[in-house]
Amino acid sequence: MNISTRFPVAVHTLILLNISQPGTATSDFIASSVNTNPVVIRRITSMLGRANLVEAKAGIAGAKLKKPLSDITLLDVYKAVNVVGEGQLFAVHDNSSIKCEVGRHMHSTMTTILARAQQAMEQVLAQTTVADVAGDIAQLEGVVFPDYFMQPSL
Amino acid sequence: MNISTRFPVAVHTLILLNISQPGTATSDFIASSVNTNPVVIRRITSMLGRANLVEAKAGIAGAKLKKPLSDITLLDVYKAVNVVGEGQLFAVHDNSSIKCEVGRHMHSTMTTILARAQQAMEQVLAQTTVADVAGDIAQLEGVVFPDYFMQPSL
DNA sequence: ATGATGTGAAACTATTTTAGTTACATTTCA
DNA sequence: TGAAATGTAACTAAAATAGTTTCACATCAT
Repeated sequence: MNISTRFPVAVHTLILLNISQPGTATSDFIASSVNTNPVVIRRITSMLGRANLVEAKAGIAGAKLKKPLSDITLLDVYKAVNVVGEGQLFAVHDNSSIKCEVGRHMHSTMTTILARAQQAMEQVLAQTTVADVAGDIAQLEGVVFPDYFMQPSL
Repeated sequence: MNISTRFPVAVHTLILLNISQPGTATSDFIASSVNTNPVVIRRITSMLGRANLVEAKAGIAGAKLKKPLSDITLLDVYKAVNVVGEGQLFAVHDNSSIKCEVGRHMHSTMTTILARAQQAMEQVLAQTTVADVAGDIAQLEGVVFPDYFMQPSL
């Protein structure tokens, strides 16, 4: 089990959109950086659009960010691409025998406890912005991204 | 996406093993409380056995706990039933283009950040024991489990 | 010792999710 | 008008999960 790569790919996409010259970050371009199919990227920008993080129009190259990266947390992205449902990180079996003194309380008890664990995880995501991620990468790369623009092709 | 029900079912199983009279908590019995197939339960007790939480022998009814429930954390169970690999809660795409200044750092950067989120979640699991879960259930049921034994059949 | 009972494990199925792919209608713009 | 994009549907392949059947083997009471 693991959480879909849609999430990190969405982060990757947002960063490229941010540092690319207008009209150059096509789904083809992003896909070639991520090393996947352009449709995979479009599916993701479509989800980011529904979450109001980007604005994309048919026929127009390169989606536009609707907020600065510093206003987008990893939790925002995680929720936008729908990798884990609300309180659904853990599946809990939900048809235990009502006749069993233990079984009849397992679902509610475990659900409550595991929701706390999920919250702790999501809280960490809420504390990091996509700008922080971009900053980490810029530092590794030895550049400062706001002054830096991608080449229109790799 | 969500984490397998093996985990809560394993907790359910441990509690039943603890409060059942010796030799009565067969995989059949537990399965009828969980409402699943006995083989599913045996697969789980087998994993719990490999993690040294229970001892089960072929032919002998009802696995035996190797530790009191108060010495078994939810994290122990979660690891025993192998629902999430070490640092593998989040999948991160791992073949970004090396030619891309962003792509070439995405994997390491995201992996580091997401590992922190996973740790936060697992830390919550480490803070709760199976005895705590049993206690919650006993309270809902209005009994005290150490003095309470399951009926050999539901 | 024998038969009933139970566990361990392999093998198979159905379902779900993800990622990748093809294809095509539609929009934008030079 | 035509090249270049996007949006979306539909299909495939792969992986994980849960359930099921089957059977060898261990245990134990009689």
